[in-house]
Amino acid sequence: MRYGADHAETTRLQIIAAAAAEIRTYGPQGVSVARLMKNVGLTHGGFYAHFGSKNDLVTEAVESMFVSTGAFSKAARTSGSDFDRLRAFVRAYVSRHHRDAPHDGCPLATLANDIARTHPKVRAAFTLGFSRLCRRLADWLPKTHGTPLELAHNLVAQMVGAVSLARALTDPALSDAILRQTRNDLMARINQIESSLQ
Amino acid sequence: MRYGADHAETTRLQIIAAAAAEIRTYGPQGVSVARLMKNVGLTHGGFYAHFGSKNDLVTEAVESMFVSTGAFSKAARTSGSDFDRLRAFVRAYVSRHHRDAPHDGCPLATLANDIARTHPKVRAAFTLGFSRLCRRLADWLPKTHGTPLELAHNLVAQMVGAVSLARALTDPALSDAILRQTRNDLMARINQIESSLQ
DNA sequence: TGTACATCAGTGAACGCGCGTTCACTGATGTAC
DNA sequence: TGTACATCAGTGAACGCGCGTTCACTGATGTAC
Repeated sequence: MRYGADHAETTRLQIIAAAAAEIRTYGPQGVSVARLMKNVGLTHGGFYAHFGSKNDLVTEAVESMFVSTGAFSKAARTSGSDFDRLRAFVRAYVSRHHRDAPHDGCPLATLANDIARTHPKVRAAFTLGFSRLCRRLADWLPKTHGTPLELAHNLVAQMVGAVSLARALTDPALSDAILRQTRNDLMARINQIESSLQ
Repeated sequence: MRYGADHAETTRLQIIAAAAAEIRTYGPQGVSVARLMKNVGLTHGGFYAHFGSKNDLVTEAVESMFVSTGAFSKAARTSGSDFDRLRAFVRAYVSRHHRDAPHDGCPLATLANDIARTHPKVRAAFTLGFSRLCRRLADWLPKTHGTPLELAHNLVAQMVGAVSLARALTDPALSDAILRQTRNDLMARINQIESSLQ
């Protein structure tokens, strides 16, 4: 059966999107080519018409994850000052909602451990995504004292650690507490920077 | 062949130790029963004389990881004040050495993402280990303002995030920078608490 | 002290299964004439 | 306009492999008599 001109590209993007969701939920090792193709509505044999190997798909899927924006990313598109945007981002990132929805959450918080063990190509895609996110946060920070990028690194590390741990813990109260305390801590830090400017 | 009275227990502990190292390096999914037994010098069939299932072993191995002490844990056994111990711990935890030696590093920084996807029993063991580590840090913190345990949660989340990310990134300079900046940030926070007491 | 037996950690072949990957094929549609 | 052919996304059987798990067996040593 022959298809329209951009049919192949559409399928390809569908596979990448399905892979991205599966990777975020089960990790790169937990993805199966056959299951993935079935989810898209195709048979596993056709996979290699689109990708050279499973590893190639994983690399592309990780790249795509940083582009496709989760709820925390949308939250930052509020009106207001740069500080308002930063606070909205942090509040949405270090939230129960983000913790409970890894399938369209930030790859940094779901995959850091897995990525450390994967192919350098995948790690490079992850590194680029991390850098871009930090630069985005740094743009919201004042250039007055300290390097904004350094501060962004710290904030991101703290957020990633809190969400990762909150997902792993079985005690719901403890998990909630980690998120709340990290949120409070980050808010206090951000507010302190803001007030030091006035 | 019949063995001495505590031979079985010795073998059991060897398997757990080997599993702990493999899990820290490759994650729970990356461990193979056959490979593990081979490393211990046995054949895979004997595994089920010691454990009911692979999952049982993983649970026990995760429990053991929090007991077996890495370099960062030893560093905290220095003489001096509680603040000195805390600083020594942080310096050793958020270090290039710890980043480069996951096989005997802290499970929180290597496994948080994996644990979030595993069996509740394994997650419970992880939760207990996390709580114990936080309580240990909290004991070093003054009871003057804020809850020491809450502060400990924040410190641990930040350390875990930094080490996890540092391991995943391909850019060595960026990876080093994350560690250095997080270390500086944590030191500044600790020093501020210390000086606020005087 | 000497013999017969029980113990049980460890052996190694075998199981069913899902994995990533290959490959000869299909067949609806676009293109050439 | 009508026919013949090329295209190529997708099919589905098959591959070798490693996985977790099972099980009948082994054989050196401890124990009972």
